[in-house]
Amino acid sequence: MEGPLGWGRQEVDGWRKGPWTSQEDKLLVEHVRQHGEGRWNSVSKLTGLKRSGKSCRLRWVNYLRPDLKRGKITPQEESIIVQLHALWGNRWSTIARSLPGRTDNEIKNYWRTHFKKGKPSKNIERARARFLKQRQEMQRSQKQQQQDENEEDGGARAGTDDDDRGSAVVDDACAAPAVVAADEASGGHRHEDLIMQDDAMMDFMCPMSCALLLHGAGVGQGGAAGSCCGSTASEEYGSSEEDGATWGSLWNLEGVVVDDGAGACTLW
DNA sequence: AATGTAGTCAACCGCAGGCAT
DNA sequence: CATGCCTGCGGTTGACTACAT
Repeated sequence: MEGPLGWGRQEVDGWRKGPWTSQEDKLLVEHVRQHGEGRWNSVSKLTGLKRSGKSCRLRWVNYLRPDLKRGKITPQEESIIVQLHALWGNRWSTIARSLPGRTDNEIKNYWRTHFKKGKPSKNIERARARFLKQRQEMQRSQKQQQQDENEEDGGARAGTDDDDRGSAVVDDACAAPAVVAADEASGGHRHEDLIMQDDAMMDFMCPMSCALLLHGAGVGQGGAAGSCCGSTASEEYGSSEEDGATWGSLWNLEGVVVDDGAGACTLW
């Protein structure tokens, strides 16, 4: 903001700034290949790169990661972005987790250029309105369903949850993934009720949802992970150890939005 | 063909949270 | 328990490119 940055040839406090050269990229890629992600501050020591850890991380995450999907945001992705933004606001990294191969920076930029200037396209407006409406209806019907169940079994708990995990507060939105997981295990696709009916969207989101569901159902570790609906969830997203946390937090966040219950929703 | 404008992308900064000491 | 360091996130900026005039 203050002072010209003069990108491209600056060195501040011994750190290079500005655009990365291909040689720097190479060094960073090689480093990550050998040591994995993380410990960004040690990159400069180990590789001789004159880049701060922060800069290295950013470069890797936003540009060098092999699983990045280059190219334009598709209409499907756009819809997802809009809908997730309706849910979560400017939580770009959270939104990005739902879009394999896209970075928070990318999504942020996209949002800024497309929607920030008060010129949301009609498609976007419609998608957003439809989504919010469906969401309301879904909540209503689930509440209804829950009431019915309560009346039926008089307190018998659904599912096989042998742990308590403080889930007495399972609210509507939080209950949804559990329902889905159970259903998915038997080959069903109930999550379309959960999210939206837009076919194109479903085609797109299905692999992700399935990865989530398989994980949630505890069958994701073996070869079964990520193949249903005729498509395959990417390995990067199906096998990493933080997967559970990632997808789990996704749903938890949804719970937060719905009832302001602040993460009281622990499903697995 | 030259110039202006808008859009896109890559990179920076500051801040906050988590973790180790 | 307090402190410092590291990492990740969101906001912002500036360069580059594409398109319109």
